[in-house]
Amino acid sequence: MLTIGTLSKKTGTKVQTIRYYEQIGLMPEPGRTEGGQRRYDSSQLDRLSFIRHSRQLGFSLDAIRELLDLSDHPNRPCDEADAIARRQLKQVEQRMARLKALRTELKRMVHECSGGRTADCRVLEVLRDHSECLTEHDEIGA
Amino acid sequence: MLTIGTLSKKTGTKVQTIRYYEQIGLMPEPGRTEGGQRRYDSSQLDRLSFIRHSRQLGFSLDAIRELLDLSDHPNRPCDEADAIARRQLKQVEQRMARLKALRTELKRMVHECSGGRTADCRVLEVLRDHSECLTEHDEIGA
DNA sequence: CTTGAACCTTCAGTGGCTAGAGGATGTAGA
DNA sequence: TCTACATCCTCTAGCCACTGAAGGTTCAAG
Repeated sequence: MLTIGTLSKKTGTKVQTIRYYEQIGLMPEPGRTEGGQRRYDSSQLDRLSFIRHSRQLGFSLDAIRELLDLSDHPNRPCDEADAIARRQLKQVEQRMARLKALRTELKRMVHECSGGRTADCRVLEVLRDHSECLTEHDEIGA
Repeated sequence: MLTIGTLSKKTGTKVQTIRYYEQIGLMPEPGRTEGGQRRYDSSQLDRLSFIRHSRQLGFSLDAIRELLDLSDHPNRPCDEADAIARRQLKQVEQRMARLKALRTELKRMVHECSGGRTADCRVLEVLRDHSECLTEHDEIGA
């Protein structure tokens, strides 16, 4: 029987986050001691590890909910899990493309700044006038 | 004199977002009509364009506040603006590196899934067991 | 039996918006 | 001048995925 603190250490998840996952129904309600403290077993540890690992790979909690559900039904076809992962991959690739454009622009800004007064600062100049940008970039909401 | 809607269209910023920027002190309080509607001039349009462009380049509102402040003082040395941009560039590079690791892992997962039952799904298997990952990845909080 | 680390609940806050309710204003056409 | 209606106003609440703190209780070691 594991305390929430032990689970926290084993998975690198903050205690509050574990309670939060329980609150939103991602983790099941665990057993309790007489005094009301949570006690977990190893299946719950596995589940939390799955969640954490998925989060590290950038899956949303909603996607993780679906993945967990699929994981709980071993006889269903796995197309869906596959689709979720593909979707995630696509998102990652889109974000990378955007970041690449940003990097180009930022590099150029920094490179061109010669260190005088703010009045002549290329960084600020570029920010003032989008038309100075060579690439399209649209980071907002990424 | 521009209405908030015109400003919205010209900068691609939602009306509510403009009001939000005013509320947090990023945009100045504009003049008002007798009836209480906001009216902007071209300097405010410039300021909003600056903000939007900076957001597109991924700067936080706090960073933008600093940049705007620097922009308002043309005689100060521009080291600070430079430093802010460099910091942002560094962040972008770090995020790219993380995303690259994620992409590798996701690609491998998707590639190895042969489309059977969820019980044998490589996607789910990898999520279950971090030790199957070849690269370090730590997307959370990125 | 005492100490104190770890646990409990509840509430509020983060960033950067976004949505909706319910009502007021401004402007173009009849 | 009247009317229609697009646009404006304020205010409140919600999104995601947590994180922190207040104030109190429980558990295990010594």
